[in-house]
Amino acid sequence: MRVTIREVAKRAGVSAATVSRVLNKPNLVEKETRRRVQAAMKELDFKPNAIARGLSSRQTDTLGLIVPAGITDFFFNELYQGIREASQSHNMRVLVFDSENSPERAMEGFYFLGQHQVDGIIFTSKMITEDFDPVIQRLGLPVVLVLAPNGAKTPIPSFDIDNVRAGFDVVSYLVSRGHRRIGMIAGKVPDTPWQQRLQGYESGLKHFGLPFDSQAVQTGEFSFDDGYRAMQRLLEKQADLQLTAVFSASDEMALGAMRCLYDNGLRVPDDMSIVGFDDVKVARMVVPRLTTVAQPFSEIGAQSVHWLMGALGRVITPTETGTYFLPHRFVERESVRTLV
Amino acid sequence: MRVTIREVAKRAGVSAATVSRVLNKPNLVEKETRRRVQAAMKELDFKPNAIARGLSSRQTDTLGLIVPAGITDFFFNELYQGIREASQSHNMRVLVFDSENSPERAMEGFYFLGQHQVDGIIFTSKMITEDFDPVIQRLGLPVVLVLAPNGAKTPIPSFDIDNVRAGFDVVSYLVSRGHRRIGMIAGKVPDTPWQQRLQGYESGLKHFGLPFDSQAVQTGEFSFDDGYRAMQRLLEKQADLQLTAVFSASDEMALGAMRCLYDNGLRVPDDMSIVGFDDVKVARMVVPRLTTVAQPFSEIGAQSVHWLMGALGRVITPTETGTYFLPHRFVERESVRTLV
DNA sequence: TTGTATGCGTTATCAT
DNA sequence: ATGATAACGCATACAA
Repeated sequence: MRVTIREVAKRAGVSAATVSRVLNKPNLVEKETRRRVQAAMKELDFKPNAIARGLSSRQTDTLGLIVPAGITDFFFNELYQGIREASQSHNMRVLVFDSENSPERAMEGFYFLGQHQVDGIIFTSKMITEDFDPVIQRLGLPVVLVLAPNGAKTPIPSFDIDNVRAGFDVVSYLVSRGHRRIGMIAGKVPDTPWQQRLQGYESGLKHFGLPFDSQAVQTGEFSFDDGYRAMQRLLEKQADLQLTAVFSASDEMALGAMRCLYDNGLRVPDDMSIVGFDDVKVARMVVPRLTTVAQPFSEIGAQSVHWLMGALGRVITPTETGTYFLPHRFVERESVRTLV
Repeated sequence: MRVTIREVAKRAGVSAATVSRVLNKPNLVEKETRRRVQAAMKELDFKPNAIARGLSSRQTDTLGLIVPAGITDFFFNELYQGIREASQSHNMRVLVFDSENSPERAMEGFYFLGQHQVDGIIFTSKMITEDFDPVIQRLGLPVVLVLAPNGAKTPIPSFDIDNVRAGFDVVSYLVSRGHRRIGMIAGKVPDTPWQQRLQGYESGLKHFGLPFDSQAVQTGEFSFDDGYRAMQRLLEKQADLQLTAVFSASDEMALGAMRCLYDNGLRVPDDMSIVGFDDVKVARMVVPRLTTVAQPFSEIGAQSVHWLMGALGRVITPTETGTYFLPHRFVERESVRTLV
């Protein structure tokens, strides 16, 4: 059917092993022989079978990526791009598995990727719990966490930003612009980045001597609609709250909040300032452009892939576990008003 | 290392072949034997090696997907999701290849996916030319085109919407809302969906007895910034043009156009009506919500995958080549004003 | 430097 | 219904 290594060998008058060598360790074969083999490959339009190669060498040059719910999701999108590029620069493929926001599916993901003999796994989802320990152990593959804290006992490196710090920074910025009544749209689930940002928000208030009002914090899951509803609730208490700014734990929720304000006849930033989080692609496309915190997606992608390559011994790197904090960046645009 | 079919066989007191059978053709093996084997598999936590399986059976249950430039791109995103879901429902994996907008890379894509022994290929990019013929022929794999016309000579089915018709529909809608001076932001490259939409726009004008003014058509590639600039050019000629509505060949460009209007102190839809194309996720998140043409992404994904499954003989379907037109849908939102 | 032989984990063919 | 045995296409230890 398709041309194999053997036919190339015959054509070049050498053994299959030699052909394999010019493919993998070209310098082990004499110049002239190599040339002949390469010529034969070209003539026959030979393309090595990646599957056979994977079976034989037990390495597929493929990284598995477990995402929580569709790389279509606003933000995993950007992250995926970062990981893809980093992988490509290391000559690696990436195989995506969508856990559909279910821990069980996420677990299946490990099995699935294991079956497909990926060389390493990047897990990026809201949470990884102790339940995953046995699965990961048995797999025996290097795993890194991305944008998620390690809730398992297995020591796994984690690449993330300092969410607490980021939350603090947002408050700090807002205060520097004269805001003193600041609300927040956070996430429900404990132990998530959203909660950490909330934590940073609280410590920010404290640091600047501002009162914390639990009414001023509304939660949502992540979506546009959640953001809308959270803002709606904030608005209902606005008589007491007197908010001048709201910090949303995600850009998508921020967009929902902005829409809600619009529907209530309020203008951003004139009547209410908004700060988002993520710096997704559309953040700069909306009116007003969204002031937000940029996550270093490509940097995170690069680092996590690089760590994996280190663990696989394909690159020299210290492969320590623990959390690697990468710097976030505050992006000032148009959605925050400076108060007198 | 990892547990293989042989160890399961030993444990169950049968041959490896039998284990393979309960995996693939369970009804060919006696109930009791099957039970024993399954028990053994469970006890040993056996997971079949997909790579070995692929090598032996010459089918990987994987579909290759060639995208033009990052599924991060606004719109391929939605399409990818459609294809992913359809694939999943057929128990297929999908391997993505990013051609980075280069025909050469796209060609490499076929080789790459071939090397990885995918069972079929979905090509979705701006263009497929005659240059691809030999490559596709040699691969010997079923290929379908998605959202792209077939410019090659090899008969390949294509799943698309009727872009000409869609362009016509937009004009028709605008006219029904009282607009008579309608501009367009189209695509540069000939033989693309963008050009077809332009064609529909022209025939729409003609049909309703409206004059066509080449000044009223500005081109861009696809991006937000392109849309912005195109609108800028339109505005410069607005004294002559007197446009009341602009049809953009993509939502992303429409967003750029809206921003441009905003920067020029114009309001949508009060001062200018805008219609986009694609119905990307953010179309309903911006202010005003974007009126647009929805492409049936999941339907397209489903159909193209289903065709492939037919070609692979895994499902009974007539596998004819030619273009399959799927219905687009006009989505009326807030960006078009009704004129008196 | 090159060739021979064997293995990777599974499926498929042919017996029994 | 089940078992031996030979592929699948390539990589690699070992020998030469």
